[in-house]
Amino acid sequence: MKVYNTLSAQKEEFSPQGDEVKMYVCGVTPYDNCHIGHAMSYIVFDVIRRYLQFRGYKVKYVQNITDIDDKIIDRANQLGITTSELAERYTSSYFADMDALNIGRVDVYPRATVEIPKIIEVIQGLIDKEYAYPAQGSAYFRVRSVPDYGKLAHRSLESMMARARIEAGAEKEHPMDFALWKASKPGEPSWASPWGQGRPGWHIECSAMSLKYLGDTLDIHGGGQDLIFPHHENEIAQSESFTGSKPFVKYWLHNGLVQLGEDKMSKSLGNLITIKEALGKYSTDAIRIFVLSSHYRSPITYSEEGLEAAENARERLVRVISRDDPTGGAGKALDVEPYRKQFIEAMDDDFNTPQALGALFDLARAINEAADSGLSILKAQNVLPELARNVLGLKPPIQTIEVKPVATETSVGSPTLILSANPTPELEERVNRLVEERSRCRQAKQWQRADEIRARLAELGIVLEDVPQGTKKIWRRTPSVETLDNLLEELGIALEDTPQGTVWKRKR
RNA sequence: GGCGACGUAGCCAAGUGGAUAAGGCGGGGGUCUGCAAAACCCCUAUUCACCGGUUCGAAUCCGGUCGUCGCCUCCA
Repeated sequence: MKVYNTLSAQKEEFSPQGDEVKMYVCGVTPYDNCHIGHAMSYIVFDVIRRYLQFRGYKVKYVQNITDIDDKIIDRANQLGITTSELAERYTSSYFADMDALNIGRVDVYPRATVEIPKIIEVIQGLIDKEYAYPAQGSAYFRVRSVPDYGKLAHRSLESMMARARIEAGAEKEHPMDFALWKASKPGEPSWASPWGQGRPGWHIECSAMSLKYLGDTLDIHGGGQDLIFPHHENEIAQSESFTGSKPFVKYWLHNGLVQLGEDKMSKSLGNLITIKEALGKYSTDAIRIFVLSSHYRSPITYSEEGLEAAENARERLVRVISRDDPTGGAGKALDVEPYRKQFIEAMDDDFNTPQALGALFDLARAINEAADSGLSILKAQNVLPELARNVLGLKPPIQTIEVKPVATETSVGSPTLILSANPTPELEERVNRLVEERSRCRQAKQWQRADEIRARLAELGIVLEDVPQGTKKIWRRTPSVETLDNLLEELGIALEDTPQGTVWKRKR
């Protein structure tokens, strides 16, 4: 298994320190809703974690929540609430988004505000070793104390200086020195420290938390490419200086950034699509397929067309999984090993998910082909979702088949496939009524009326397909009870109260 | 200005030295169907931004040109 390491700028054989892979991915600063860029990063690392587990590794996965920083303070002031209220609100929002995207919870979510003692310990350690210095209530990291500063970003201190903004603070020894501890202004949330009241700087929390929960050396540290400099560069400087042991991280993994149109999607540019907005339009699986269709290190451009294509691709996989086995599972079976092997080879090569998806689609075609020619597909159908669910984290819906004990003239006992909808009993009753009416028309060869019912239901998001078992209902969207009632009314079918209860009646 | 990435079919996207350039979406034709849908089959890049070079052989390596993007400042 090979992974691309940002530090060495090449693919390396993956060999973690022990049985348990220690993995840390930079989490959120909860001051606003998460956007698709966050979704990409966390989907990517979710898949990496899943694949490591699939390959038999134990994984300890830690992700920080930086619940105190300048942006949180500003935003809380704007909204007139406390920083902890704000952080709490958007941390919940973040968890809701992760759950909705089927991103598994990590093992530990340390929060900056509850890790202050560890943060202070690390800063004090750095000051003791003269890698850092206090100044006017703040504390700064002395970048010139680290000879290899810039090794992750592949840049020298001099080249950074060329265009670096020279910050005002004259209290810094060197313009590139960065804050470990920031003295607080009056009214700001603060914690006591040896250097005075203040709060942690941006980078130190990640060092403190990763050291505390995962030890001196991590196997994998991940994040977006925009974090390489300065965030991860500074983490290396702090952590290696503090522990005295190198490397801080064996494999640095960075995902490409989501673009929207011409530019990177980012909060400062204001051109972002939130996860909640995307989920309002597209299914979780479509979003995941969209992200995984490109290699994780490449940038992707968010587009409606792309998401729609992913939605259609997803439907293809769902349909394959929900197909019936023509042999009832007893016949000669399709050999799935070549596809499984293809999938694993792709994932072993720096998590090549586009190629792995290709293997899955090849398998999908093979399954359809096999089923069409009477081979058993049951085993193959188990392998496909095993890979799609366990590794790629897709959640294909399950087909339900209503079985009626007595065959009736109508087709109520027909298969249903729920793609994205919430069919309530009220809705199902009405749809079944329409399907029955259509079946009656078909038997009477009233094709025009039968086709109209199918067309009208399709407009409402329910697709009807005539299959050997009857009429298959595919729920793409959830219509309202009212629209269905209107349709029934139009077709001359209505609810009527009778002494026996409320029943459906065809009106003449 | 410095560092880095990328430019493959209508769109998205793998492939990074060798035998027919994955896969998805879209489009066209066919089989099936009352008609559809789904599924399957066939077609949809003689060619990988452009120009030169290395090589028996290059989309893949080297040099140059053009174009796009990211980082260097808060950011996943």
